[in-house]
Amino acid sequence: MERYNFKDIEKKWQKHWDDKKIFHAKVDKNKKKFYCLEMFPYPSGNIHMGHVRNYTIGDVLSRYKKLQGYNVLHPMGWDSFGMPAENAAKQNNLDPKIWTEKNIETMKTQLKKLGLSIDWRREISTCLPEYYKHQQVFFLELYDKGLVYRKESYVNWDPVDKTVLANEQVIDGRGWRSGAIVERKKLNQWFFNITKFSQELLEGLDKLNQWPNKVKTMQKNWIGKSFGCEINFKIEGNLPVNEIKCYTTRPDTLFGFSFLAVSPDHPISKFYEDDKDFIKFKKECSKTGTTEESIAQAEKIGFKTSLLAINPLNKKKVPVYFANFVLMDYGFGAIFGCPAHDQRDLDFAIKYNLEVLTVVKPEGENDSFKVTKKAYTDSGIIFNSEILNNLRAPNESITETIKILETKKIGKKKVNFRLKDWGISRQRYWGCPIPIAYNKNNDAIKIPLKHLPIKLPEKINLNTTGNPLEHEHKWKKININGEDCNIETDTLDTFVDSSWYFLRFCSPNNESYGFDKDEIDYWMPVDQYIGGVEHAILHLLYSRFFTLALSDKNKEFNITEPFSGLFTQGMVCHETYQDENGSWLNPNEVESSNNNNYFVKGHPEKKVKVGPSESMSKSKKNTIDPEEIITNYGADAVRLFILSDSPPEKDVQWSEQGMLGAYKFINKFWLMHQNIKNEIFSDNKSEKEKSVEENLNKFTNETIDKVTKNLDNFNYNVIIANLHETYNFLSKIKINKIGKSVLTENYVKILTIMSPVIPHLASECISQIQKKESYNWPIVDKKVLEKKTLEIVIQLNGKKRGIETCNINVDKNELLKIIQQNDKYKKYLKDTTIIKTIYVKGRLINLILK
RNA sequence: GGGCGAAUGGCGGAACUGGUAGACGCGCACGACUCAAAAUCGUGUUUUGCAAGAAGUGAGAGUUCGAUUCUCUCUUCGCCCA
Repeated sequence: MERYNFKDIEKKWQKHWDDKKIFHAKVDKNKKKFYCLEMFPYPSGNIHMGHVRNYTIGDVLSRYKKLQGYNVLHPMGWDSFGMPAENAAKQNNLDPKIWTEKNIETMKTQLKKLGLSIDWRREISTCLPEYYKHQQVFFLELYDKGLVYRKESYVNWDPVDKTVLANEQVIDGRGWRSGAIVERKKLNQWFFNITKFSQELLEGLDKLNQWPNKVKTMQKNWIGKSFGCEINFKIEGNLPVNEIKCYTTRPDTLFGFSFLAVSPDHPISKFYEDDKDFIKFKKECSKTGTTEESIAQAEKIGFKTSLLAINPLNKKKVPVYFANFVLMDYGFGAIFGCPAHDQRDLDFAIKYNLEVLTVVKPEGENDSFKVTKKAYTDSGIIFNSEILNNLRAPNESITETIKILETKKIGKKKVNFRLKDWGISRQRYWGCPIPIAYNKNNDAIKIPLKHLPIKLPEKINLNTTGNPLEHEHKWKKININGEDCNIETDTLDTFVDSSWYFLRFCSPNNESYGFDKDEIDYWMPVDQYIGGVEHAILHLLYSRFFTLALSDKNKEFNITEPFSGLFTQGMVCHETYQDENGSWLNPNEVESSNNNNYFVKGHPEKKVKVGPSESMSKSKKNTIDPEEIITNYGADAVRLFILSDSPPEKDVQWSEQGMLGAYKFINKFWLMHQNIKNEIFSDNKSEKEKSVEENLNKFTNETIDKVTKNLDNFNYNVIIANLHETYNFLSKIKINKIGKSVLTENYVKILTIMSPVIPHLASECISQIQKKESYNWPIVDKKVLEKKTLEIVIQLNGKKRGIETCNINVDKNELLKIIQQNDKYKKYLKDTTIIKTIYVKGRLINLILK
C-alpha cells in the first residue's frame, strides 16, 4: 500500500480551491454572514510559527462556519508600513518598498502552502497609495470633526542619531542604535482626540460579551477612569499667580498637605524662563524618558519656587515646587503633595526635607501612628484632620471631603481619565503621508481632495539625519489655491493603518472611498477577531476609537464596535540553547544523546546549555522555520500539531516528537482510509451485524456532538484528541460487518468534521468515496445518542465501589436490591444500616451507612 | 505595590451545570515482526501494595452524602499596570 503523498495531494487541493474560487466571498443577503479575521501580519521576511498558529486557528473556524452554511468572509493583507522596512533598507541600501514587496511575495507563498481558506482577491497592503489615499481622506474628515489637532508634545530624542525614537527603541534610557542617553524634546505633533470618547470606549466594553475578560480589564485600566476632585489653592508670593488648580483622587488627605508640586511645563514656568538654575533643572528633567514607567523609576527631583500655597481648610502655608514626576497632561499638571500617603510624594519630601503629616491610620491603631519611610496607602481611619476626623478612608472620607469642599466652594468633584490623546506623528519616511501643508505663515492647511493621494516620494536617500522626508525639497512643494506650501513631513503612526483595515477588506477595490456602505453594512462587525494578546490594549483600542470617530456625526455609519468576538491566542515556545561561550544556538544546530546530554551537532565534545522554554524569537535563535516543517511533514500535519498540545489561548511548547506524532497520524489515517475505501467498493458478501452498525452510528453521532461543542468553545486541542479517538475506533471496528451505505454515510460525516483541521487529507478521502462536491456540517441525530442502558456509579459512604449497568428506567429501589444482592458490595453492608440514600437520576447512587 | 489569571502522572493536557479524576497525545517498559536496527503493530503505564485495599488534582481549613470544580487563608508561577 502506498504512503500518503502529502506533497502532491496538498498541491492538488490548493489548486482546486483556487480554480473553483471556493473561498471567494460575495454579499448574499439571504445568507447569514460570518466575518472571520486574524490580525494581519507585518511583512518582515518569513512567516513564523506564531503566524502558523494564528492563521490555523482562524482557518479552522472559517472552514467550520462555511460547512455550517454561513457566508464566510476570511481575508488577508499586509501591515506593510513601519520601521523594520526603513531600517532594513538603510542597512542594505535598498528601497523600503522593494524590500517590503519581496517579503510579501515570500510570505504569501508560505501562507498559501498552509492551505488557508482565504479570499486572496481581497488582499490589501497598507503601504500602497490605493490603500493609504483613503486613510488621508479619513484624516481630513476627522480633522473637520475636530478630532485631529496639533500641539507641542514631548518625544524621545536621540541626540546622536538626531532622530525621534519610539518607546520600544529606548532601552534603559538609551537609544537602541546609538546608545546615547535619550532626551525629552518638544515637537509640534499631530494628535487624534481619542480622549473625547473615553466614556464611550469604557462603556462599550460592557457590550462586548464575546471578549476575554482579561482584555476588557486591561482596556478598562488603560482608560483609567477615576473619581476625584479639583481643588483651587490660593497662592502667595512675588509673582502674578493667584491660584493653582490641582486634581486629586485623595482629597481626604488634605490635612497632610506639605508641598504643592507642578510640572516643569506648567504655565507658571514662564516666570522662570530666564532663571539659569531653572533652565538647568528643566534640562535635567528632560533626561527622563516620556513613559510613565521611566518617570516613576527616575529619581525625584524638584526646583523650589518663591511661591507659597495655602491649604484651604486650615490656611497653612506650604512651599511650591516644580517636580519631574508631575505630568502636564494628567489632570492640571499640578498635584498637592501628601507625603504620608503617597510614596512618590514621600520620596520627594524626604529628599527636600519637607514635613510628613500622617492623617490616615490603620483601623485599631492609636493616634501615635506615624509614617516615616513607607507611605500608608491602605484603608483606615482619618485623624489629625479636624473636621474630617474619624471618617473611614478611602470611600467615606473621599465623598465627605468632596461635599465639604464643594459647599465651601474650594473645589469640586471631577472625573478624570488616565487615557491620553493619541500622538500620530512619526518623524520617518516609511509611513502614510499626512495630508496637511504649511503656507508661508506656517499655518496648517488641509490639502484638498483633488491633490490626494499624497504619495511618498520614491528612490530617496534614507541615510540622512532626522526624517528623510525633510530633505525632499522637491516633493515637499505643493500649490494650494495659488499659494505655495510645504507638505507635512511627519508620517502617520502605523497603528492608524491597522485601525480601519477590517473595513477595507469588505470592499478592497472600492476606489471612491475607503469602504462601500452596502458592503460594510452586510459584513461588519467582525464576528471573530483572532490575534496575540500583545495587542490587547493599543491596536484594539485604536480600532475601536477609529470606528467611533467615523460614526461621529455620521448617521449613515452605524457600527460602534468593530469586533464582536475576540480571541487571543498564546505564543509558540521552544527551549533555548547556548554554547559554552554563551552564544545562542538554533535547535537544528543542537543534538542530544539518549541520556539527555545536549551538544553541538556533529561535535559531541561541545556541550550545550539548555535554557527554559521561551517564546520563539530571532534574538534567542529558538525559532523553527514553518516552511521547512511544511516541506518535511506537510501542511495538514503542521496544522494538526500546532493545535494539539495546548489550548489555543495558552502558550504551546514546540516539540519535534509532537510534530512527528502528528505526521504519523496523517499516514496512519491514510492507510486506514485505504481499507475503508476498499471495503466500500468491494463485493464483500459477508453477513452484516446490526450491533456493529449501531455501534458505528452511535460513535459517529457522539463524535459530531463533541467536536461541534469543542469548536464552539475554542477547545481546539480537545478536537485533536477527538480525532485520535476517531481513528482508534475506526481502526478497530469490523468494517466488513457494516453495510455499505451505513459505512459510507458515517465515514463521510466523520471526514467532514475532520476537514477544518486537516482539509487536504479529508478532501482527498471524501473525493475518493463520493462524487458529490459539496457537503455540509453533519447534524447530530439525537435519537441515536439516547441511551438504552445506564451505567450507574455505586458509592458507599461517598466512596466509589463499582459501576452497574442497568436498564434505562431503573429506580432507587431496584438499585438498592442490586447492591444488596451483589457480593462485591455485601461485605461493606455487613453489620450496618443505611441511614440515607442519595440517588442522582441516571448517574449515581450513594448509600450512607452506619 | 495594585489588578487579573493559573497550579492535575515523567511531560503537554482532559473532566458538561458539584457526581466514575487522569480522556487524547508524547515519553517510557515489555512483546510481535527482523540476522539486527529503524519503521510498524500489540500490551501496559498516578503512587503504594503480592493482593484485597489505601492514598491522590500546589499547602491548609470550610460548606456538602459527595469538591479538580464552590468559599476562606497561604505558597509558587505567569501576565498586565505602576
